[in-house]
Amino acid sequence: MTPDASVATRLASIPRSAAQTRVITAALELFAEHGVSGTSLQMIADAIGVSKAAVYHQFKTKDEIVLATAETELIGLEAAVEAAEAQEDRLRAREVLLTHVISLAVERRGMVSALQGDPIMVRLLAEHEPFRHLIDRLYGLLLGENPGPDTRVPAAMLSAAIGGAVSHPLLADVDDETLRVQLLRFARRLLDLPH
Amino acid sequence: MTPDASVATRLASIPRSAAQTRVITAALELFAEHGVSGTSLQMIADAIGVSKAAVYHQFKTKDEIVLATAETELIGLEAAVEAAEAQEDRLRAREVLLTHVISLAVERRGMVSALQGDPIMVRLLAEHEPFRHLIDRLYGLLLGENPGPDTRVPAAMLSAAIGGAVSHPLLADVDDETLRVQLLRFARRLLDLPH
DNA sequence: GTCTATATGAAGATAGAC
DNA sequence: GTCTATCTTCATATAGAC
Repeated sequence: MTPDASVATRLASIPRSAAQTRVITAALELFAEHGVSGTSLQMIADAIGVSKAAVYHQFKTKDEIVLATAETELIGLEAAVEAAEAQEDRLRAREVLLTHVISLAVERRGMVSALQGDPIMVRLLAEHEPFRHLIDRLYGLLLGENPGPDTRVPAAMLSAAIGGAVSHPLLADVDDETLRVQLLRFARRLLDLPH
Repeated sequence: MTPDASVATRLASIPRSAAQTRVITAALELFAEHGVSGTSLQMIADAIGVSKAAVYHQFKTKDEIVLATAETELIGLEAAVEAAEAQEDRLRAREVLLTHVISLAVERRGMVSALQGDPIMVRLLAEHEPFRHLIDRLYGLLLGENPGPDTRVPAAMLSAAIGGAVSHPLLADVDDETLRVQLLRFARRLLDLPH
């Protein structure tokens, strides 16, 4: 749809060292389980098996770690948005967005809550411009122009539903593939899309 | 449906002093904004305008405050479950449950996230027996016997969707009544209920 | 890239006066 | 019911050696 506009504002893909990646991976898991505020640098260091000072050598502050984990996770979401934006018509674009986002959420099952629910992540997504821009593009695809409540309510419900369902205790025993198919089915129903 | 079984296991309605209620109210708002871990006793004390020690005089530990806020909020949910259980048939029960829960979520808009999303609240709901029992009754009404993934997936989506939508930034400008009506409409669609 | 050691502050929590 | 003062533990963060 507007591939050029998106190229100019891609998320920065900062190259990460192996040590940095270890920190990000450990942090993300701990954030998902305990929340950002509930996760200390000591916990991250312990999870990797190094000292706190070693972690601080990779990232100057805890905020930088939070930002890095968000960036890492959102790269997948950006790819989904770009794939959708590349479609000819709006219906196809929404279809592509839906399948990609749901696949992503199921793959990163258990990590999604760290991004979607956490108060610190919420503030980061709202205030950090590159993130806000990505979210805007995502909702732009989903909503179209001047959406009223009857368009925005199901969109908001869906966004919460996908994120919430993948880590819902009620669905802990459902395998990834089944979950993906069922999520897609009920997402289409919610948005009144053809299936 | 089974009113007697529920009476025996109602949430304890501990009478709260005015000072305790002030703590609970302030804590709930702060929990919703910063998460439980992100909220200190100093923040709660400052919000009320008293010292930390005054707060500790009302509740011996921070955990007790968390528990008290959860109890306070869940009393409304218990009433919704009881109203639903009092219905003759399952369809009516689900209808009643849905309307009550959605009304409640909209009324407590902005507080819901404190309960539904927070890692500490999640653990509390999972481990504290009275809470677990209430949640079980709620899902029992929604799911029936031996539910497969095609029943549990929409139920889990709905539970996340209601909680997420009421505090979703996309719906911040939607008034309570509109939100209530629209949520009910799309909840019915998701569960394939008559409207 | 990692360590030990340390500075500094804020957290949860208590003692005892008013 | 509230206060000031205090204790202890843990948090973020830094210095400097290996």
